[in-house]
Parts: sequence; C-alpha cells; structure tokens
Amino acid sequence: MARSTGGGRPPTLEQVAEFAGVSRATVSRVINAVPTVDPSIRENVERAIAAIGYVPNIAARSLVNRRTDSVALVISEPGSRHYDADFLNRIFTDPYFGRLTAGAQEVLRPQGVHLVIIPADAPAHHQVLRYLRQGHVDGVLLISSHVADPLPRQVTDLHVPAVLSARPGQPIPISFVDTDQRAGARLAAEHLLARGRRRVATIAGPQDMPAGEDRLSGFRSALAAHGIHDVPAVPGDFTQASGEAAARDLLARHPDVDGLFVASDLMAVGALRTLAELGKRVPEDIAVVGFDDSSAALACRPQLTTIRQPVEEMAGEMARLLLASIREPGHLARSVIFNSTLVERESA
Amino acid sequence: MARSTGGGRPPTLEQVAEFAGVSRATVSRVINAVPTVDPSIRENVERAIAAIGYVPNIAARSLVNRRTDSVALVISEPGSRHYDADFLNRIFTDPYFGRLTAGAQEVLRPQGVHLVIIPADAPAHHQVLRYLRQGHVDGVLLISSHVADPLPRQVTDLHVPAVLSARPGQPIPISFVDTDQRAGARLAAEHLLARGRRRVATIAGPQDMPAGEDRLSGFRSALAAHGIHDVPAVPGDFTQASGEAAARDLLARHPDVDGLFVASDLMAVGALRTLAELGKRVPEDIAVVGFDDSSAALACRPQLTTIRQPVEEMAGEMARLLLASIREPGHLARSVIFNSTLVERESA
DNA sequence: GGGGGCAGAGAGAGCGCTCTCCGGGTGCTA
DNA sequence: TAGCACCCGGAGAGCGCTCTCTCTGCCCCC
Repeated sequence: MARSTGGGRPPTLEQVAEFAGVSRATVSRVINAVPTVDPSIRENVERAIAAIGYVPNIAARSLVNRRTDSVALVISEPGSRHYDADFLNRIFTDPYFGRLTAGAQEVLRPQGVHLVIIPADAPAHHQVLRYLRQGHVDGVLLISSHVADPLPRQVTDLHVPAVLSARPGQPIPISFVDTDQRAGARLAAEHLLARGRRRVATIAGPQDMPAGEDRLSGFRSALAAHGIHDVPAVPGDFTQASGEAAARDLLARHPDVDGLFVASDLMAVGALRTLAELGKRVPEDIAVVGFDDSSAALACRPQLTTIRQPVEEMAGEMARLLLASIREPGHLARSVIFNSTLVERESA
Repeated sequence: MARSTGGGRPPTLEQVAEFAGVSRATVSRVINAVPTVDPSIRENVERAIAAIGYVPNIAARSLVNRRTDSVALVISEPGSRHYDADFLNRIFTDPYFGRLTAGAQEVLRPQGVHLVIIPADAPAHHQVLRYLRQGHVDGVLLISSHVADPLPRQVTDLHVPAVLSARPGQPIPISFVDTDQRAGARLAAEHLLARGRRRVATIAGPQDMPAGEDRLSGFRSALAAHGIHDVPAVPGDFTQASGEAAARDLLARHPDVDGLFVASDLMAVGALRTLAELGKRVPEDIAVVGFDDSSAALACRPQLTTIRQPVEEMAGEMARLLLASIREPGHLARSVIFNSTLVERESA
C-alpha cells in the first residue's frame, strides 16, 4: 500500500502502467471497465493499482470527459434581509432539507454520483454561480421556492443542467418537480368538512407565490363544490408571526369559525398560539389543518393534522431528471407533478 | 454576452487570447491578477473576457495547480444501525450544524474558497473517501463526535489536509478544535448548586462520544468537590425524543430531584415537555440546565439556561487551521481548545 | 497453406490551463 | 550615441487522463 515516496505526488496512470508492464491505455481500460481486456492482464493491472495505491486524478479525467460525477444540491434563499446565520439556522432546523437530501442520495448513490450541499443565501449567490460555472459539478438540484428568487433563471443561463424543486416563479425553460398544491388544499377542505365543520376559513400564503396562490384557490374551489362559497381568507407570509397575527385578525372578524386551513405549518403553529391565548380549544372549538408536515407539526401541541408532500420521492425524481439531462444533452425540460396526502394528528 | 455558438463548448483561454490579440499567457496573467501586465492590455483582455463570456475551466486549472479552491465540510456518522434518512433528519434538525457552517463560511468566503457540505453516514464512508482522494477539494473540515468513528483516521491516511471538530477518539496526528467539555459541565453543576439545588441528576449523552462522556464525568466531579456523590444519571442519544424518555425514566425512579443537568439542549427540550406533563414547574420544582445554547433553548418555554460553546468561532478556527495546512504543506497538527460559558435564562 | 477477420494492446494527440524561460522593446546612464 | 538593465509579453512544455487510430498476432475457413 505504498503511496509513492513520502510527501511526493500521488501516483499516476503512467506509473501503474510501468509497474504492470503495459501501456497507459490499458490501465485506463481496466479502470473504466472496458470489456476488451484480457483477464490475466486485467488482473495484473489491478494488482499494480493496489500495490501502488493509485487513484485517478479527477481533474485530469474531467478535463477530458467533461464530467465530474458529482452534482450540487443548492439551497437558495433570495431575501437580502436575512443574515447568513439565520438562513443556515433555518436550513439546519427544517427536516424538509434532510428529506430532500435523503431522496436525492437514494438515486444518486447507486449511480456513483457524489452529492454536495451548497447553501446559497443572497450574498453568496454570486460565488455559487461561479462555482457552478467553473464546472465543479455536472448539474444542479436547485431548491428555491420564492417567486422573486433570481437564481433559477441565472442557473439556466449558465447552461448547466438543472432541475428545480417547484414550479418556477417566472416561466423559464427548466425541468422541475412539484406537488399538486390545489389537490393538497382540497384534501384539507374535505377533511374539515368530514369533521363536520361548516364555518371554515383559511390563513393563506402570499398570493405572489405559486404555492400560496394555489393552496388558496384549491381550498376555495373544493369548498365551492360542496356549496360553501363564503370562505374568509387572511393572507400571511408563511412565517409563524404572520400566522399569529392572521389568526387574531380572522377571529376578530369571524368569531364563529370552527374549521381553519393554514397554508403552512409554521403559520399554523402561530395560529395555534393565538387560539390558545383566545381560549379556543383545538380541535374541539376549531379544527386546524396545516400544510407541509414540517417538524413544527410534530413539535407543537396539539400536533398538527397537515398535508404531507412526498418530499423524498420528489427529490428522487429530481435526481433522475437531472441525470437524464446530464447524460442526454439536448434533453427537453420536463416537469413531474406529485400528489400529497393528509396526515391526521390531533388538531383536526 | 455571447457564449460561444449554441450548445458548443464553453469558450477557452485560447479564444479570448485570439479575440484580444494577445497570447494565452497574457490572458492567464490577467485572470490571475499578475501585476506585471500593462494596464491597457489588461483592460483590453478584460473586455474580451466579458465579450466572450469566458470562465476558466476548473479541471484544466487544477490539473496544473493541484488546487480546487474548495473545501468539504464532512459530517460523519459511524453507526451502521442508522438509516440514511434518520441520519439526515438528525443533521437537518440540529442547529449545531448550521452554526458550524456559518462559522466556517465566515472565514472561507472572503478567501474565495467554496464550501461544500457532505453528509457521511457509515454506508457512504467509502464513497466520501473516494471523493476526497480524487481531489475534488483541497481539504476537509471533519465533523465527527463518536469515539469509534473510523473516518478521522481514514481521512488522515489519505494525506488530505483535514481538521477535526473534536478531540479524536484515538490519538491520531490531526489538527482539531474542541471545547473543554468538563469545564462546561462544571459550570452547570455550580449553577445548580448556587440555586440551592442539592438533589441533582443528569440526563447524559451517549457514553461512546467524548462529549457525552466528558460532560457526565465533569458534572460528577464538580459535584463531588462539593460533597455530592450520589448523582443519578440516565443516558440519552442527544435527540429530543430520548430526552423525553430519559426524563420520564429518571423521575419515576427519583421523584424528588430538584436540579437537572441535560447534556444537550435538544434533550433538555424533550425533558421540559415531560416535566410539563408530570406537572412539575420549571424552575420552581426542578431547575434545568441544558448544553449547547442551540436555537431550541430559546424556542422552548421556559427558555433554557444552558452552556454555550462558541461553535461559530470554533468552526472559524477550524477553517483557519485548514487553510494554513493547505497553504503550508508540512504544517504540523495543532489543536485549539475553547472555553464555554453559562447563559442564564429562565429554566435555572 | 494462405488470406481474411477480429480481438486486443500500444502510440499519440489532445483536453484547457499555468508557468518557466526567452526575447524584444524601452528608457536610462555613461 | 552606444550599452545595458529592466519590464512585459510570447512560446512551449507539460499537468494526468481518455480515446481514436493503428498495428500485431492468432484463429478460422476455404
């Protein structure tokens, strides 16, 4: 297992070839599992590789193939008002990203493709784009859920294979994976109805985000199908604080609400806090359904009934789409839409 | 901003040189900010670069320099009993890793060094080692807290510059950064005593991790110095759920406990939940001190009094040590030990 | 037994960049 | 005005790998 002498350079193909008494090309064939190599020579070369402790130099290899066999999972945050530390704290506090990573790994690992995670808050966007342009990776799984995020467009402009984690805010030619948000909202509506709630209302997401918009319209149209047309809605911005405020606002205007759909778990947790303050029991007085099945849904009391998206499967599909577009250049942008399910816990 | 025609190859140095009417070498000098270039030529070349949309090919560059200007943050998990998904869930649920990343970024970003995060559960160790050996990165920030973790040794055997996040389980020649865990636990013990608590107990961390071990022994020896020798201890695994269970277990056996040291905030939050369920008031009936000063310490009620490690500063120091050993090969392994402090909030 | 076919190994030309030499031009000094 | 530094740009040799093309040699068939 002698790595070449001391602090010297790592061994090269050339040295393996010399050691094994064959040419560079043959060693290369062995390493790349080209079948037209005589078994005895193959074995001989393999012994030489082991003896010398040879590892291919990835720079030299990818200079020729233009492949690195690794892809990046870029987690983007457009907001400029956030500090780096806040952003990272949010990432490393939300199990969503762990599920995403697990789903992608499941597909990439068996293919021998490395996954590296890159947090990209707004001030770092420039550096991340540089990283991608330089060709460190073959493609990008881009996690970005804000409409105003410029990164998806910038990444597609790079002509680096990329797949987005949600329908892009603006129409750009990029593959993406998403859930049917409207259908998810319908599940929530039907669950509330099944619980006998009729005076239902919603705390919506921002109406300039696809997710916010679709969850509201899906909820309303599901209720309309059951003859309920008057559905109070107060918008929030997906933060816990906005959920608290929205709930306060809503109950001030509609004190008799008995069923509430909140467009994100984080806002739902805020709403629960308000409801507790107002002395409303959940689910007895008001049934609450969240959205996301985030860790907040489990951490709060009562635990949230919520709409779960198949995040792992989605991430796996993202990885598959990405590999396809890496391996078949000229591959057209495609999108895949998943269904979500209702997870019943205590709040409704 | 014309990137070379259509789906063709990205522009090369050569093309920029031709466009600007200079040699490759000069373009290279401009890009690498070599001072001995005439300003007018420099400007001319810069215009050409912008016009053509040139970006250096990192593979070609690092084939020559043997530098990639990026480092990996590898988060290791030795246990083979854990599934990938569990492991990732733990990472993306524990704010510790976010603080670590933020601290490292703070140092690396101004240096133009990219940081990529690589989760490494046991089954992936092999692949991660391959990634490192291939030379994708210049060095490794290795996060590993289990004594039995083989990764630190394997990484040092690779002769890739590396810095470890804690004292290595076995003595291996690697730089590391750590806090004085025992001293931290002593702070907790003395705080509980100062609060008049005498029937103290602890929810410990896993005893196969130096951190778990040191926090327990430090806590015990501090109490012993005050004549308290009988200290009930129940081990957890640093997760919230284990904290809940451990607290239940502990109070069933020692219902009169009035002071509790929990070896991590996450477990402490779990313990608080159990205490609330059992009708114990905190801090009146039981004073609770956590460890880590994670965001969970602020999010829970009552807010946790806890031991704060300067995680960001530690990660920054790790990054500095790593850069030093990348830039000065033959650099000797060094270690830096930080102090922790007690953050007094509501729970004790 | 000779020729065609084919399996399988080697030679060699790059991939795009950096960096060491060199050499030409400029300006200063004697 | 000749000589000489010195400054700066160019030429060219690789870095370690892949891959096409070439060539050798063996087998098979007529």
